[in-house]
Amino acid sequence: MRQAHHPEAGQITLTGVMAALSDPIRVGLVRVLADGRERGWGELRAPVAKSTLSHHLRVLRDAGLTRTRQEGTRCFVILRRTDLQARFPGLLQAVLAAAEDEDVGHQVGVKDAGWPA
Amino acid sequence: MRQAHHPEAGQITLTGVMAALSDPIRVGLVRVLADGRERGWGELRAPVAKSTLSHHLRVLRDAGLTRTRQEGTRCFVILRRTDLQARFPGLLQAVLAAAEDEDVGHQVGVKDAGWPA
DNA sequence: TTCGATGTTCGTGAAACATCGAACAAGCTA
DNA sequence: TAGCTTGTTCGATGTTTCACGAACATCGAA
Repeated sequence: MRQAHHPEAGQITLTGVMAALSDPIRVGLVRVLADGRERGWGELRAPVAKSTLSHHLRVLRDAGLTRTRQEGTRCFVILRRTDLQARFPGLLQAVLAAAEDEDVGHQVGVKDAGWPA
Repeated sequence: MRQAHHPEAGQITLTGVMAALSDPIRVGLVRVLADGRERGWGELRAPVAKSTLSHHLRVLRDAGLTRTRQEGTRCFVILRRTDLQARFPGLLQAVLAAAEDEDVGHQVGVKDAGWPA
């Protein structure tokens, strides 16, 4: 649970991003994060074991799509919109639109009502 | 060498396209075809064995990125720009721009001077 | 029909990937 | 300190991918 590695914006590669987005679960995760809000790990819902979810989040992080922050024993994930837009203008938008259209990764979501009332 | 299968425009999937574009050689092939011209198989140059090149072209075709046409014993490939634009507006453009910027698949090209003089 | 050119398919390995459960590490809390 | 929570890492397993050379199929030309 040590601080994970994040590539710099300039080191994000096209093929890396494409590979990361070639899995429906990861696309679903990106969709969940698309609103720009930071999400807690435990808030994320996906139909896989937690070790597998951890793996997918790692792939997204390594590809430079997300950033992970530690806080005590739990961690939070956020989409690197700005970095992605700078490196690959329009790409994220196009992917998100297509993902919405196809409803890719619909099985992924967030635990409803993170904040009470 | 029978007629290969091509998915219809509506059957092209986002993850399929992403997976197809997660390999530098295939991105290079798409770049070569990006001008919209139809290319002969033998015109294409890539640093792999011909069976491997055949494999990559098959992946692109199966993903719906290209269309292959037979003519006698040789075949021609063309990028399905219109279908892609209809299904995933802006995606191809964004990918091509990013690929140019990074020079992904620079090892792929065409045999120079297909037409004499 | 025989030959040559052009791609595809097959058989095979090596590497990468997705997935799981179990074990582990690190930080709160009692 | 002991225990709980939260993720990560490990090891195993099965699938997929990439790569090659060899064999094959198909067509045009001699």
